[in-house]
Amino acid sequence: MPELPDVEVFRRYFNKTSLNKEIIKAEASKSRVIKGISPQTLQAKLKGNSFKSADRHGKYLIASTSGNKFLIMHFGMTGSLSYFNNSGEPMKHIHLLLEFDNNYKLAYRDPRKFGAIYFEESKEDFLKRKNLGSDPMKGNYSLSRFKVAAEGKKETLKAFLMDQTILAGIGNIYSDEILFDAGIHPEKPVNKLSKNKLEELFSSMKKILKAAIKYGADTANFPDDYLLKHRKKNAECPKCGGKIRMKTIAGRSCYFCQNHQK
DNA sequence: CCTATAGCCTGACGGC
DNA sequence: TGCCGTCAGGCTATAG
Repeated sequence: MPELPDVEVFRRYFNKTSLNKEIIKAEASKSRVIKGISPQTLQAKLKGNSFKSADRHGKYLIASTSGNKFLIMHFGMTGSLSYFNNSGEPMKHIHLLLEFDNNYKLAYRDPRKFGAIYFEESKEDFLKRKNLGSDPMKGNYSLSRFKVAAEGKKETLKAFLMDQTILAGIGNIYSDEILFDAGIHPEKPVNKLSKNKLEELFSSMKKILKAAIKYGADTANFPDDYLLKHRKKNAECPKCGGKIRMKTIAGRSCYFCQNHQK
């Protein structure tokens, strides 16, 4: 699930629920989701701390602790956060459960365990180690930087948009949505795109990501003319009435309109 | 250097 | 209702 807009929604949720409350208890699972630290050590490092703020880079949520360390979360395909205080039915697939001094809990869940939780000294070092590219929604990401990134690239636009070392945050769904909006075929090589089209792609990217955040990254909230609502083989394109096709591109199921994406 | 593929995991959904 | 196959919004290691 979680691409840039989803993680931005998680970040806002985290900021609204989980800042400036002492962590009185931390439970970490033994699963592979916890990276580079033992569950016991992670628990000990978190206990007694509070969160000061949360940042995001691409698909990573980066929470700063009162001890000047960083709890960094990636949500894989199925990760999510839940803040709650009921003791009802226990939730499944929890990998990190924090209890705050107001008796509310924050759970990181991930059934498929493709997500990741890190505890780091420095977020700059972390981003460097992961070789992450620019976050396209950070204010300083400009058209000129986008053009430089695209220059001379022979790969398909689909692969380009999803390459986390170039642009951090765009995944399968939103790369499709951006290309759909810009009316460009996902298999078109980056360096075959005209200057005008490259500029249109850039503005579609900004527009779609911004809109997705506005809609809470929740499919149900999107208007009907988004591709999101029509991700089915042989569906009708809500823009031109053409046929929606599915094809594996860059290793992922890519949906696009046969008619208006050239 | 590049692109393509398999593998990691569990759950949901559709067809029989 | 149950069983089976397929698919899923990510990323990495490996092979060619």
